[in-house]
Amino acid sequence: MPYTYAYPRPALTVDCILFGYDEGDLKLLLVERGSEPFKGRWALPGGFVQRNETLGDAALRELAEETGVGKVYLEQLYTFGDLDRDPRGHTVSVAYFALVRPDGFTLQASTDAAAAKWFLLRKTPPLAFDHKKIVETAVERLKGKVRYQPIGFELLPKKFTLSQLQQLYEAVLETEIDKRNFRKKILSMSILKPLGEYEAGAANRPAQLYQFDRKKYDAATKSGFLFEL
Amino acid sequence: MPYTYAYPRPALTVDCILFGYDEGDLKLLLVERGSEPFKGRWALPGGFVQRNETLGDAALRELAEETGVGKVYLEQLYTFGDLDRDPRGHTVSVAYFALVRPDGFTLQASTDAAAAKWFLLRKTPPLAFDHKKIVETAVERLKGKVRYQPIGFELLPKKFTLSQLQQLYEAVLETEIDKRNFRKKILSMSILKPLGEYEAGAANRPAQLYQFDRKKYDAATKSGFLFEL
DNA sequence: ATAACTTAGTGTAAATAATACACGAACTAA
DNA sequence: TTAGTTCGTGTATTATTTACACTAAGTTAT
Repeated sequence: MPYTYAYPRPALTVDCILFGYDEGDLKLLLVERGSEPFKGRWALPGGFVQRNETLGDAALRELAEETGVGKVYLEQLYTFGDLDRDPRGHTVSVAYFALVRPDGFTLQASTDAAAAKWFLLRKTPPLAFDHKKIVETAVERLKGKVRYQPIGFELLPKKFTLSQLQQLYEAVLETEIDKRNFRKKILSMSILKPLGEYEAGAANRPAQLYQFDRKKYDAATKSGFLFEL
Repeated sequence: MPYTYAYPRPALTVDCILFGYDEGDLKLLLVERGSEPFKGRWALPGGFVQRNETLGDAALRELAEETGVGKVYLEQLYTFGDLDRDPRGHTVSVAYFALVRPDGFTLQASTDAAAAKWFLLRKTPPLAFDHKKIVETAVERLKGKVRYQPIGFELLPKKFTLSQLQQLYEAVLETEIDKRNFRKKILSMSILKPLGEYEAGAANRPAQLYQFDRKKYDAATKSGFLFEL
């Protein structure tokens, strides 16, 4: 176990929880550790914050280095500082999270990571450090967030059906939602524009396509109005 | 300006936002800085995290050292990592906050702090570092928190009137609340026990006294039930 | 004594939001 | 033509939120 030399203050790292939504499934981006400690184990992408580097920048850099994923809007989750969370010694980690479309990125592992891979959230392997706890915290936060803030802008194709949007909410909240009530509510927010077009090639009645109306969304949120779901 | 010697990683500090509620007023605990930078300015109590010290422990230690305030339940707020927030160099700060009764503590400044004092929240002097931003973040968080979680257990005398409780909520939320609706709602939570006693010495109709029923509160929150106000 | 003042305490009606629930329409595949 | 699948729609019930005004019980001043 290297890195045990005396060091006057805690080390500072960032970790990224990247949730991926892909056709009904919630996924989690993990990397296989290429070095000790926990070599060979899966872990959240992350690493040490460099001097004169913003926390958000560090998170994006580590994410890009270890997984190839770039240009993501990360939100700060929580800072973990248990004394025994890293066997190398006292290490404080600031966690960031985001919800994205996996198919928008090509995974490429490097720098310390032997591999990068999406896992089904409910089928994640054992994780290194205290990353299990971090992921659980992130899941709770994601659910809470979704309840009062519409999501989906970046997670669905530009044109989508209401069923697709509902499926997304059901996946994140891990619950079933009544179809009619969901439509009533989401349409009453008037952030969706019905296109009059219909999906093609379905083996059943084709659904109407919708688009997000970013302007209306921004206007509503800026004026202090809060959505709820 | 000492402390400019090369240091491979960001320094790590904690800062405490202590809100005090005192008969209708929301206050903020500040310390006068005894050394550079910002010597003579008011700032949040806080300081460097020591090696093998939990973040929460560090926050409590700094709070006790600089203000004499001890045994407070601190909740993590956010971690601030802007590059220019400390003129000594890159310093990341984990902020903690709490809401307490000022009269429960005797202030005593020491260790780096020339003085410790409660200020009316809306009359705080200019602050050192990025502490203004930190306080604003804490105020928003406090308001959000109060909306779905009853407060007051530690902030009022053991026996209190409903008007006192309402005044507390109005102070925190910075808004007026309808008396009848407030009473209806707070009583429907059934976490208050009416005592049948009445306040003494008032120059008007005496109000009935109530007590918090901690057991019912814990039972309700543990069962996943959420209060709203 | 009584009038003036202050805060306590109470109920209802209206509006809004949340929930539960079932069937015909449109399309494809066999 | 039938079977199978998903789409799309409305209403009644219940719960929650909001708005709103007067009498009761004490003290103080005249």
